[in-house]
Amino acid sequence: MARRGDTIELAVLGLLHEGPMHGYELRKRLNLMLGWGRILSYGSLYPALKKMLRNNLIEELTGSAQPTSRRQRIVYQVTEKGTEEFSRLMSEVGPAAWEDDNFDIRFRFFSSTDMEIRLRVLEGRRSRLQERLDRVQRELAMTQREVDRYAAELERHGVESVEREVRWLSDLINAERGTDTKTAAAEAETTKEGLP
Amino acid sequence: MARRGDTIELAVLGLLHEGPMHGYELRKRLNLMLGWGRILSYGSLYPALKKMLRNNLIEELTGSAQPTSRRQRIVYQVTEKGTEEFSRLMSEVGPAAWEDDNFDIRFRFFSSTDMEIRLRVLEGRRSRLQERLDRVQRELAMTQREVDRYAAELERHGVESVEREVRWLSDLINAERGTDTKTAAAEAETTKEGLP
DNA sequence: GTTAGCATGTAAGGAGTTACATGATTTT
DNA sequence: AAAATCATGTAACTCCTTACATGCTAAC
Repeated sequence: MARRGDTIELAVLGLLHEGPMHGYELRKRLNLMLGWGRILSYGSLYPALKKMLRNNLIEELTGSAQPTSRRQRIVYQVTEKGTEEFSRLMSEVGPAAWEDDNFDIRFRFFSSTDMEIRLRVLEGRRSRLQERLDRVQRELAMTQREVDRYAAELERHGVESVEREVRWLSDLINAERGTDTKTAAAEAETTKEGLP
Repeated sequence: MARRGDTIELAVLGLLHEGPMHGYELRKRLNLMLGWGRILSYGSLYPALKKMLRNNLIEELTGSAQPTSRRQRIVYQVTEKGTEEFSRLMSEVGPAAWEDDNFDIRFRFFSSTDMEIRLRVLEGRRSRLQERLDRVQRELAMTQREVDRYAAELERHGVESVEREVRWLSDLINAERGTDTKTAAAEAETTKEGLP
């Protein structure tokens, strides 16, 4: 049941697995990663942290982790339950995992999962994008073509972007399959595009 | 005061300027354009249409526009007030106009505005993306570099995508400036990328 | 005749933004 | 001493999605 809101939770758990952090720092990092557009406000982050505290997924880091006195800040760390929840969420491969934001977060923490999961996520995302492409192209074929140059250019650019994303995913999938050797990646490179 | 919710309104007004349409048809077209990800649900569209009806931006198309009987459907068309509102919204160039969805909609209906506005929107969007790029690169330089390969790959891909978008915008800006001649566009083309 | 798609809506609820509120610390 | 930015939070509100509810029409 990976709902939309679990995305922040997943990201926070993932980041805290890289070391204890306080809210402000988390927000900065979050904005850097899911940052190509969306900016997460304090009004979402802090309530989310409180909720995670209540659910015992994270806890305040007590004791003097910081040398000497520091400014007022609450440093969080994951609990054992948080670690379990993180693993559970990461291996929960479903439609929600192919969505833009959710996919990015999962990818960012791919090192925490095994190859089987990684492939399922990458392939799932790829077919979802491919479906979109097909659907749009099919519907555009049905409707009488638009003549507006800007509409046409926007559409061309959109299709191109998605196609690039699909190629990127294909390369990654090949890389995953080709494990240690570089061969698969190089092979994928040549099939990418013919020279103009 | 272009808020987020005005995006649907802008899109609906724009589409209805291309001809009268009913809600179901509007949704299909909307999903095709702002469609690379987001899908607009009926639960957002129909209430939005009702609201626009109340504000006299659109009206039900009465009379027999359709030859002979058809199935139950409500065909909308823009009112005079709606046309004014559309012009007003389109020329309202502010931060909201550089946002992903809002930008796409504006671009889609660029033919309805003059070059001055188009350039302001394109340049605004470009500097916004450039700022993002700079900010991210600056902050990444400050923080000690991450070593995780997936995190690094995601970041590389993100930077590349935004850079492509910036180049696309630059080409469009040049094309706008080069008005009737193809020279500017062709010139921009060569600066795009060197051959591998 | 029954499935698939057309067509319109409503109610409840979630997720996140905006705006507000506060204060410490570092830099200029 | 002022400005920037670090740091944490709350309340109201908006937008939108999900799920539900209904019924027609075309195709198989």
